[in-house]
Amino acid sequence: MSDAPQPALPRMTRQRAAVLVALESSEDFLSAQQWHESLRDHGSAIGLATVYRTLQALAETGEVDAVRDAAGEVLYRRCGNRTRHHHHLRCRECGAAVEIEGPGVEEWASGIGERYGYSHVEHMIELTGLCRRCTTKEG
Amino acid sequence: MSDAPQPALPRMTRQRAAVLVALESSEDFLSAQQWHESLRDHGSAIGLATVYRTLQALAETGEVDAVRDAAGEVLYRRCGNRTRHHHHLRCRECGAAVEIEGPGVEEWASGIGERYGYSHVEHMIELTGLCRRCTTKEG
DNA sequence: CACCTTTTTGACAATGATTATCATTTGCTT
DNA sequence: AAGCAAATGATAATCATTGTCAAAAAGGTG
Ligand SMILES: [Zn+2]
Ligand SMILES: [Zn+2]
Ligand SMILES: [Zn+2]
Ligand SMILES: [Zn+2]
Repeated sequence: MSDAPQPALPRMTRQRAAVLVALESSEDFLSAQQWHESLRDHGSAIGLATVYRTLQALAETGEVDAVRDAAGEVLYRRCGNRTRHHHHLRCRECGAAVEIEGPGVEEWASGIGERYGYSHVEHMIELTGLCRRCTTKEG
Repeated sequence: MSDAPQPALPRMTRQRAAVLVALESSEDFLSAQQWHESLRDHGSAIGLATVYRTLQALAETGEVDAVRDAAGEVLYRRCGNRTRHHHHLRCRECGAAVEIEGPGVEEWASGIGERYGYSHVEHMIELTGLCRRCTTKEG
C-alpha cells in the first residue's frame, strides 16, 4: 500500500495523484509551470492546464499554499500546517520556505481595521529573504 | 501659480505634469489603465505606455506607492508619507486607502528572519477591507 | 531665437502567465 | 457492461504589461 495522499477533489485521477506526489517531494514554492516541468521530467505525462487546475483546486481546499512572487507569478507548495492560519518566510533564490505563526501580527492587523473603520479586513503578509544555503552561495 | 508638484524625473513634460496632477486629485489606489482612463476622461491626451512608464518611474523614486491587488494587477496612488516606511489598509471595492505605520510589525518581521537563518529579509504587508462608505452600500 | 543632443512619446506589436474551449477520455456508480 | 458527470489536454483566447522605433518635444547654448 503505497501511500497516495488523500485529495479533496471529487475524483482521483492518475494526474492528480502525480501532482500530490510531486508536492510531497519538495518543500519549495514553485510556479504551476515549474511543477509541470518537474512532473514531466519525472516521467508523468500531464497537461499544463491540468496542473494549473489541480493546484488551484488544492489551494482552495487549503492543501497547498499559494503566494505571489515579486514578478506577480503565483507559487505553490504543499501546506505543512492546515490547522492554523499562518504566513511564510520564503527564499527569493530557491523557493525554500518555512511557515510562521504570529499571534501578534494577527491581532495587530485586525486592530488596524477597527481603528480606521474598515470592515471585513484581510491581511496579506509574506516575508522573503535568502535562506542559509543561498546566502552562502551568493554574497 | 497653480502648483505643479515637483517630479523626480529628468524632464518635465505635459504628460508627466498631467499624471502628477491626476495623482493629486485622488486618494485611491488605481491601476495604470484606470489612471489612463481617468486622464483621458479629463481631457488629457496621453498614451497608455506613457502612463505605465511614468507611474513606474514615480514608484521607484517613492513618489507613489504600488501594491498588487488579489487579481495580481498593480495599483498606484501618490504616497502621503515619503519620510517613513509604511503599509496600507485599502478598500477592495473603491480603492480608498490609508497609510499605516507599525513599529511593532517591522520589528516582528526582521526578527523572524534571524530566527530562521534568512538574510536580506524583506516584507510585504498589505491590509484590505471595505471602507466605511462601501460597507454601508453593500452588506 | 535657431540649433543640437538627449529624452520622451505613442501607436503598435510582442510577451507571457493564466484562462477558456470543447471534443475526447476516464472515474465511478448501478 | 452501461451511463453519466467530471476530468483531461491540445489549442486558442485573454489581457496586463513590456518592447520597438520613428517622430516629437525638452532643455541647454550662444
Ligand atoms: Zn501552509
Ligand atoms: Zn535559498
Ligand atoms: Zn506611501
Ligand atoms: Zn470603499
